[in-house]
Amino acid sequence: MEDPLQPFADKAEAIPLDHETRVHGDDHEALRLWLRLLTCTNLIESAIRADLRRDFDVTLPRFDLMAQLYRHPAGLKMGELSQRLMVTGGNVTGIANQLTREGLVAREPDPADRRAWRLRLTAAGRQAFAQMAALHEGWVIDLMRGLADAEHAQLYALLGRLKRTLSGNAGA
Amino acid sequence: MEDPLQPFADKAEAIPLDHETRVHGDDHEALRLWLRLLTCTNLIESAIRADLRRDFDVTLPRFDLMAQLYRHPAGLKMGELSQRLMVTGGNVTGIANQLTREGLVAREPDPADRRAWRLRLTAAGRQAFAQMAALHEGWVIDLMRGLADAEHAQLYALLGRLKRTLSGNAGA
DNA sequence: GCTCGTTACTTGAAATCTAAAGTATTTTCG
DNA sequence: CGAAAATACTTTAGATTTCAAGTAACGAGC
Repeated sequence: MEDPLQPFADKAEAIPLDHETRVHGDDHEALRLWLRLLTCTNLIESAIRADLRRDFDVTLPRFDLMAQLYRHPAGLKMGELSQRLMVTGGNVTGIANQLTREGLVAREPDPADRRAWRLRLTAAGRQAFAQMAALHEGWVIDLMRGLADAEHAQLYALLGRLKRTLSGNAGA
Repeated sequence: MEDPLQPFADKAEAIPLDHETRVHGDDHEALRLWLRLLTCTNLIESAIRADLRRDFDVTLPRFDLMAQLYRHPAGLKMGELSQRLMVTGGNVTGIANQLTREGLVAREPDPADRRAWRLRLTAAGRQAFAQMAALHEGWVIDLMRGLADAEHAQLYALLGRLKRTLSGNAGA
């Protein structure tokens, strides 16, 4: 009763409680957009995280690292993984160590640079990931199925523009 | 030289290394959309995180919690914060404890429910957040400035549809 | 070759974060 | 009322994460 935003919680649809509930009338649209983007990402991420745990007892960061290696059979260096996973180098060290210990990832010294490592999936890792990837793709398709094809394409394109803006750091 | 995706890295624009670099030709569009969404969120999040650290020596989760309380002067319960911040209850306990210890947040017992707490910003917390919020909004506006107004509105609307899809769990 | 700045990675400390179990209180219902 | 189920929060263990500092190796320039 105290929240005037939700007068008919029992009727029809309830207002979801998420990051956007902190926006205020005076806030700029850019802030609203950011919080909505964050909310969508959080919703998808936690759904996938739960799916991975339930069906494969694997965590999302482990899955993500394996996904990158799966797409790069020649192997990736720690630094490349760090960039592609968009996390710190020290973070990659930790997860890579665990996957190596579990026999899913192999570390080989880089022949051209003795500072670097070349990581790749082991046969076991490749097989394990292939199984997970199949279900994973289905989950993502299912999560997105509320969008029509046209909307889907439009959203993809707009995010592409946003990403280019962000990466370039400068818009103009 | 090994990555055929980046033949002209020195010329024009380089291909960014991010989550999308794991997509494969056969992958479904839904997966591409998800990875692009995640990339955009990561880019913005790490930029804001760096800004907050540089200018206020504050972390993003602390800022987010304070933002929610700032918009709800009557106070929020732990559980409400958990939903709105989209994190675990235990997580909220930790961050709230720190902010309380730092004198930015006050915990009062909920008069109607002895299990619950009512959190609100202290005067110091309110003042500290107001300062941060002003700069923060500018950062977000700046990050989004590469999108034209029409694109901005379109993206906001599409994400709204996606969010509704995701929240409802069922699309149809 | 030598030195210096850079790069690739690891380590350490501290903060988040999740998932699951535990505690206290409230609510439901017979 | 009183037992059972649900709720609100905390605690615990473990994994992730960032940031900063540290180590080793590369590379450019003298």
